[in-house]
Amino acid sequence: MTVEEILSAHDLKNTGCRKFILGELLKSNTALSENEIKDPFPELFDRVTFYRTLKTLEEKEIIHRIVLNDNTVKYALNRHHHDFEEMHAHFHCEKCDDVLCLNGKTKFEAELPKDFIKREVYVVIEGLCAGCVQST
Amino acid sequence: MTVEEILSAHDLKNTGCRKFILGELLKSNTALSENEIKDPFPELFDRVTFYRTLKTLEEKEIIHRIVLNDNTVKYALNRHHHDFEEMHAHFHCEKCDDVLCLNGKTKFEAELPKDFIKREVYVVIEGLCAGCVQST
DNA sequence: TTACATTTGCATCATTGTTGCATTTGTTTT
DNA sequence: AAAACAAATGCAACAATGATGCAAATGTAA
Repeated sequence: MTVEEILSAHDLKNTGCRKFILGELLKSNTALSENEIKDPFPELFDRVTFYRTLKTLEEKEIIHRIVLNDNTVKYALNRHHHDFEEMHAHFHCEKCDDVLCLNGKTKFEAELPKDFIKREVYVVIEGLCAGCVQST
Repeated sequence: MTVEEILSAHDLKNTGCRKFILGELLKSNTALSENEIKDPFPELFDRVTFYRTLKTLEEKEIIHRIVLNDNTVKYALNRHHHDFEEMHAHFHCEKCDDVLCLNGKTKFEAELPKDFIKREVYVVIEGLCAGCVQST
């Protein structure tokens, strides 16, 4: 699916900033922060445009935001029907800072207090990725 | 254990801001944000002092910070030997915004990619607490 | 090609994280 | 009890990020 197809499938205009952000996320196999997406071409779009575009893409559920334990935010494409799962699990390498989505391979059970209702579960696993384990 | 005992047990001076923050957290059965702690006495301590005190208490592992999916941060006392567990699970009520620690009643398994190493697991469950379920 | 809603860039403000430095305070030693 | 010293505090200041209003530019459909 091309960037243009994704956008029109969600009734979004085919604009420069949207195409750029989706292009970068599509190329990447890790989640990216706003700055990581921007870095190659810092002056390409205004900061606010960038911010609003990410928000729009998130609202349309084309991408999802991942909040890490150090308070930073990364974004990734919704590649695997993320919308219908209650579990959002990600791995965060504490050395190279890469973040990747863990799809379908996680199990989680929690005994909540009486009468509590669970709606979504967000999991971030911190550790070392394969590359960083070897380079130690 | 009193606030003063906690502080001296960790080689920390018995200062006003520390006693105030620990006192508030001790009284509360939910995790509190910086503003929630401050609110009752907004002018009591400087913003920076507050910030640095929370950081110190966190470094000494007297309290722990909880990062929620909406990017806000809350703090809670380490009541149950938090230091030796790899799992940090919290419940966040999306209606009243209360956050509480889920201790020992959670199970989590993740199949990580080959050669990845897990160190810590952070879980935030979003949903409705008992009080908010009833008031619906 | 025009028309219109949408998107963008710019100005601007709020909040939060962070550091440096002079002053004040808590604790230890004499 | 006072002096001495390291540590904590308040203040000024700056960076990064989240957010909104508005006029100008742009995408798309008529």
